Amino acid sequence: MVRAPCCEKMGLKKGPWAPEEDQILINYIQLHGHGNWRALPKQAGLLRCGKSCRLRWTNYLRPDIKRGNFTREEEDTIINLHEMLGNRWSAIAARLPGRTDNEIKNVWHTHLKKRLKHSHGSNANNRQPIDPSKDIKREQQPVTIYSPVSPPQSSSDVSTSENNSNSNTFTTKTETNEDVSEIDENFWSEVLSAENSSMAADFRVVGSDQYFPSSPPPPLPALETVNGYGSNLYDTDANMDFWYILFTRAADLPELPEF
DNA sequence: AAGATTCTCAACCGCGGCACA
DNA sequence: GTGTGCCGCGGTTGAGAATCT
Repeated sequence: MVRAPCCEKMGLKKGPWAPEEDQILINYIQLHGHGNWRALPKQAGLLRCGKSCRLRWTNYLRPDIKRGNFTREEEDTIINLHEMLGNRWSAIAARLPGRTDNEIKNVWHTHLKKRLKHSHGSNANNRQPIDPSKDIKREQQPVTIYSPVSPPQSSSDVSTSENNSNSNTFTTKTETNEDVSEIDENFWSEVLSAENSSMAADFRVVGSDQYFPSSPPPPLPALETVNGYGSNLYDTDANMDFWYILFTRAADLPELPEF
């Protein structure tokens, strides 16, 4: 595979960065910032194109980058956000402090796609449970939707909702997984009342009249979502099962709503 | 032990959007 | 309205590492 030359014709270097180059770039940006990427390499004395410098900085050298493996919570967040946003890696990265779009893109292609495949099987409509005991559990447990104002912090908070008197739980509608299409009439009005929450929604219920025919179309409800038996907010199985329900039922729709 | 295969991830490319003249 | 330059995004590549046979 031969690529068209990008910077070579200018006598500029490409490929892996040397530690000395990194240091030059770091020093320059710490002193002068990076107002103009195109001009930066010349001013800093680097034989690189501006694009390469920007990429190196944003994906690797930036001081606020979190190195190391992704936590389970981060992976779950990516999976959920990907369900909603698709391949909008920068939008996903914006919700994961310290992680870059490139990194997220990589982890999606190398780990998470496989994980989803294992979790859901190759065809969501023909899903085979990995662990039958879990599936029994899924059948028996309700789905609970919580306010983002105070998401549940422990398994005890993620109780089934009928008895949940937590004031931050603005819907107490209990749904079995076989019946998520029925949502309490008050639900969306409660959603709307929570819309001014100072917490931006990391997860939104992708809900509309299309998904929930008996409910009014919600204008971008801001919600954290869990299901009734998650051990914590980001419990993979809990979230995955929840989203599975929503999106499987939405599978026949022409497209997901825009956010 | 060695070659083949697969995986990982930093880096590249091309395109679209935006600002400005 | 058009042209130009720059930036950021998403898709893709390929070298090196890890794993398999």
